[in-house]
Amino acid sequence: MDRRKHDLVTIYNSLFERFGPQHWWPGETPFEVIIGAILTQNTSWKNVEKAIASLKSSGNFSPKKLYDLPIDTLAGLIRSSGYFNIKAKRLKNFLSFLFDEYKGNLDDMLKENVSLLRNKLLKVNGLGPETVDSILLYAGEYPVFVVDAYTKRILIRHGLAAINSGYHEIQALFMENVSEDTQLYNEYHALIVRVGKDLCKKIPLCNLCPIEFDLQK
DNA sequence: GACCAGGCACATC
DNA sequence: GATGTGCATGGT
Repeated sequence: MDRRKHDLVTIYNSLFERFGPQHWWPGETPFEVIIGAILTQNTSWKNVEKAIASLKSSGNFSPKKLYDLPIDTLAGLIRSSGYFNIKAKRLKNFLSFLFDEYKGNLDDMLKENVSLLRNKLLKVNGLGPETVDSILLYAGEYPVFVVDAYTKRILIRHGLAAINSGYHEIQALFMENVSEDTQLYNEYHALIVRVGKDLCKKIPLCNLCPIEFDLQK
């Protein structure tokens, strides 16, 4: 077997044995997944949970109501998620896209051809590759691998990626070596985020990383 | 009080 | 094309 393939499988198995199923995405509906994906940009999930709770308790937690809400009001409701002004704009940008292209119907949007939808979403200002792929995987249930800062660090840490690798390079590494399976990609990314929280944050590529993957066998 | 969190766009060189 | 910076709250 190819070494990279072997290592990627071993890392997954080590993580799953250690942490078990993560039950992602932590949201109930595709709409909630998408709102969360935008709000969690460079932000801890705890802060996002508060923002989502405040949106819900305001009675505006639907595409139409958020679309109609004044942007300042929206910003106030998501205050706890940080970057609230810019994130309010990003939510509005997404909602405008949803109404312009699909009349506000999320099911219709998610039924779109995946690679076409991916390209369209990437054109929405404020939606980058990680946010878009999170939407495709966790709201659309398409087998698209989500790459984040932890993913890159772990791969570099284990000699599977170069320090200057870009998003799509790393994504391709997974998608070419790990079988294209929505549930597998779901769990793998969730486990990486789970272990990422334990990695040494002060020293890049710290050799004292508490998680040791046995890549020898 | 520093440092970080499940990014992204934009300015500048 | 690479590198730097603003965005901002809440937890450690």
